[in-house]
Amino acid sequence: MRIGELSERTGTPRRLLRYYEEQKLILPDRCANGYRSYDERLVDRVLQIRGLLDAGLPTRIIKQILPCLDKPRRIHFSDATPEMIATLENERDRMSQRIECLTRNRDAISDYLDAVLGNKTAG
Amino acid sequence: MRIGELSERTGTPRRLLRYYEEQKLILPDRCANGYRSYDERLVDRVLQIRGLLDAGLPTRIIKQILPCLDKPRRIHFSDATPEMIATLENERDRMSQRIECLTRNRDAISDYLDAVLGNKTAG
DNA sequence: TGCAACCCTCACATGGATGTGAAAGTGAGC
DNA sequence: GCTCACTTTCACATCCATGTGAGGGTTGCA
Repeated sequence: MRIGELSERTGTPRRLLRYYEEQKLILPDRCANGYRSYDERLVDRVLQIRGLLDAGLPTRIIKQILPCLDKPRRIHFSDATPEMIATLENERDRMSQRIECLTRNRDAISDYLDAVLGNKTAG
Repeated sequence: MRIGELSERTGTPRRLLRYYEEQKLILPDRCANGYRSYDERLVDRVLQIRGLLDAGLPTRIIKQILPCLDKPRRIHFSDATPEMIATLENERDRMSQRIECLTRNRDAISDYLDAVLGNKTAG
């Protein structure tokens, strides 16, 4: 598919699809006329990128963790340098911290909403 | 405590403590000489702010959800306008999405690491 | 043939969180 | 009184994700 369709199906501005490519997060093919040609499964990948960006990860890190998610079965040992392993362990831990923080605060918001809505008539 | 101590205890540059104040996330007292004076519990609050920023929330939103976390017991009904309720529900849902995304990807990283480290000698 | 709707690259702009440093006031200790 | 380590405000700089638009090529259709 071309950039317009991918843009619509992922809700992502064309500008950003080109930006993600510039940052080497995705690597579309090119048609004879120079147009970008996106594979079907890039839809999911783009959504994943957007989710991670929204969760606070920079493109530099996303680029490093994406290969781990490509094929759960086929491990890329070529990428598995000691530095890469260390990076991944570090990012995994940071993500766990983020999850904890978000969970804690989301639950607090939930409690607050329950209290406010539940007591509304009584308040 | 003054800004230097809070900075050290939270690992936050002074510049940012002033920035958070400018964004109305914290409201320190002032000593007679004009120095900022921070209450003890602002340590936790600053750490919470940093965690939420790191998880992708902008200061504008953090400012809105912080009052819900102040006193789990004492609900501020004055803040509970319909718009505020809607905002909180919306942010709660967005945080849940972030948690899902982070969890999914963190688990994938974990699986990858398990596979790479576990199979290292066999690969 | 010409228009409309795509696509391309390039480049400058914006907003939010953060870095850096200048110029100046305060306070404790020598 | 001087010095040093703190503090203040102010302002300009940087990084990154994103917006915007110019200038131009490609394709399909009336």
